[in-house]
Amino acid sequence: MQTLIAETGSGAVWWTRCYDPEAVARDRAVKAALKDAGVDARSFGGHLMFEPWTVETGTGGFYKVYTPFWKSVRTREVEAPLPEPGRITGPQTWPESDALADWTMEAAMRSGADVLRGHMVVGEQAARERLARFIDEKIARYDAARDLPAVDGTSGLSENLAWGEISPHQCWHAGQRAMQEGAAGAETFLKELVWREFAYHLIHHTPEITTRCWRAEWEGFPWSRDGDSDVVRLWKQGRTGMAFVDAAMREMYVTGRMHNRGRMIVASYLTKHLMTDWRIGQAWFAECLIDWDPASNAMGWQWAAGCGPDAAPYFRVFNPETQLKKFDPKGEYQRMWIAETARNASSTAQDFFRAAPKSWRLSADEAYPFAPVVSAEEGRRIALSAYENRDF
DNA sequence: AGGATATTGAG
DNA sequence: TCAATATCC
Repeated sequence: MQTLIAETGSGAVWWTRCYDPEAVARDRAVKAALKDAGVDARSFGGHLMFEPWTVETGTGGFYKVYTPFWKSVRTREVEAPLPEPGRITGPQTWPESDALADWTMEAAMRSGADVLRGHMVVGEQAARERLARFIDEKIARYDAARDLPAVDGTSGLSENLAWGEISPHQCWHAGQRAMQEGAAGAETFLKELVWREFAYHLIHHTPEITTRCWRAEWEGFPWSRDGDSDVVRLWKQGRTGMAFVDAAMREMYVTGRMHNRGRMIVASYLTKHLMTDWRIGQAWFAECLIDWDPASNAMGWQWAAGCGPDAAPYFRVFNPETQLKKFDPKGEYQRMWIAETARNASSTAQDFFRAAPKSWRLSADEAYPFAPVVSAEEGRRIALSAYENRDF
């Protein structure tokens, strides 16, 4: 750090604030070191519309339930995005630096990077176009279409928001305009943006949400903590035999994304049918997702596992078969991601076998495991009996 | 943002 | 008979 400051000769370092505990600790150390060196170090909001400490309940606490949080922020004025600067001048001489390629970061990445790259659309320009297309073509049908995993009915902006390629403010203002024009799904879209804010509200006020059950008594729940168990391996590899689960896990491995309905299903299946600790799933999501977000994932996993704030009650067990009939009635999502059951497998389904590590020893020619490792009914029984026998 | 089963009540 | 509703998990 001292070297960096000396070499840049920087008088000031300003940056956009982070909120998850690891980044907060890092940035706090950086800020202290910079200030010690006499540098003007400042962080600013930008990642969120509502700074977590500015939203308070009537009694001065923080919100633990989404709906009141939504009610308290929905009428707030959200700062309009500034126009992009015309030109930013760089330093006249750049400090000596490593070449990025020398860090060989791709070598440390999971298998399938080339396949993943073929499915990615990155950058600010792409993010703006994605938002515009969502507002123009999709928002009117968002309410129903967003629940169907085979339909391109969501905004798809999570990865752009995660990487700062677009700001929530830009999304909010576009959504507000759509709402004023009477677009049907606009308010739902705004609510989804606020779910993201709520997750950051929670991670700020209870940073342990990323590692500990938010309801502490759930630490005593008899989940398996074995991340190398056979069932965890099958779950990660999309080979549980439960079509919705496998399709969603493969979608994630191939594209780095997973439809929201899939996320709820696979998380429910892991934590309930497979009785496995939510943190094992959270870690795998962190490895696989290109839209990885520490706040949304901590909240989401704890929601699914039943141990979080405003969580789904544990006894709400998703039936992956019922869900498939309901949200993928024509089997399109299944065909999109599972090659073994299709006569002419889709290219996306085949991509999974190109992306998967050799060590998984998968082949599209093998029979799909038609018998699920844990059936819908058996999983429900396992989960509910564990819940009824809990000692808290 | 559930599911399973029992109950109700219109037809 | 069956869809809407209620209730429990």
